[in-house]
Amino acid sequence: MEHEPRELLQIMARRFGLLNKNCCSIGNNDISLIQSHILYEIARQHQPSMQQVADTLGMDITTFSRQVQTLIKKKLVKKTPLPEDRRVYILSLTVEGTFVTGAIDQMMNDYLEEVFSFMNDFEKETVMRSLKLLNDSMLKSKMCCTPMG
Amino acid sequence: MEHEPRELLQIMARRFGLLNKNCCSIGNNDISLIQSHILYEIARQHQPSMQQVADTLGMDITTFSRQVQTLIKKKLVKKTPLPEDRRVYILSLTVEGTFVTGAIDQMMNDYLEEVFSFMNDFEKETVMRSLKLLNDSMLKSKMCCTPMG
DNA sequence: CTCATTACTTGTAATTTGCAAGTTATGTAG
DNA sequence: CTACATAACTTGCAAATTACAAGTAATGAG
Repeated sequence: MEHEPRELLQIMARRFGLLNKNCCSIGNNDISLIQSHILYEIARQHQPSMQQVADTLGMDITTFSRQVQTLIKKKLVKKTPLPEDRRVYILSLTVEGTFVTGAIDQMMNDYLEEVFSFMNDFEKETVMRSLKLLNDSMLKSKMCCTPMG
Repeated sequence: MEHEPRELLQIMARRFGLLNKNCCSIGNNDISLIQSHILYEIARQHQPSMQQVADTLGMDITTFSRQVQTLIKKKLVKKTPLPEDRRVYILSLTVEGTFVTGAIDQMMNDYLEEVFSFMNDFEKETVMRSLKLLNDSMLKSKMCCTPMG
């Protein structure tokens, strides 16, 4: 059975996406997949602006703006004006947002731990290194994988 | 720099998703990301039914039904009643659909080839094997990555 | 024949989306 | 200091997407 890179990546990305989709209902909060991505990036980046997160996710800024409004209504995200440049808003998680984001992360990692349980330590290590290598290579590529393509 | 499995996968899946998103405009046809996934799966599966493809993609069948209608209007997909069970429709690509799907595939593979060009043969081989292993493990997992979670 | 089930479609209403056009703030040129 | 371009973000709006509920048509089971 011949496997092209695209096929392997397509199926993996899809499976991971489905996993991600299923991880979004935490307690009372019903979080959409995109919202979970936004939370994840706010947690990961250091005091990001709206534009930064939108770019990272390859989202239209207007769509992003409205999604952030929703997350603020849910009391998961906070928007702070940047003193040095008052056009800019800095995004951060509220206490509840941190909790929800952490819970999603926990669930994802539990699931992934199960996936990795089918491998031995050597395989695990190899897979992790491969993913890192792939990510680095994607970053190096000019035409690939950036929001503007 | 410590990397969790989730972080690596999340970023990779996102980058691949963005790549996929950018690959969808072929000639006059403006194909959405979801439509490109549908085309891909119809090409990949052997005479799939609607339900089969919808399940593979983890999509609601009613949403899927309408997306297929759109693709039929665009003359990219054909729906054929199955003689043995007339509730079922078999999906296939039209000539134009095959062309468009092939063009998208070509573009994706060109991009990925560039990504892999940053690796030597051994690394390439390792990465491919790792992806295969990861896919297999995801398939083995019960709780992970299936449409129903 | 009846009734449950499966595969798929349509009604409908809510959500999401992105372009265009706006506001406000910053930087730059004269 | 006064334009004027640009950047960051928001809103208007119309179109696309979504999913639940309810429908049709075909199959299968009792």
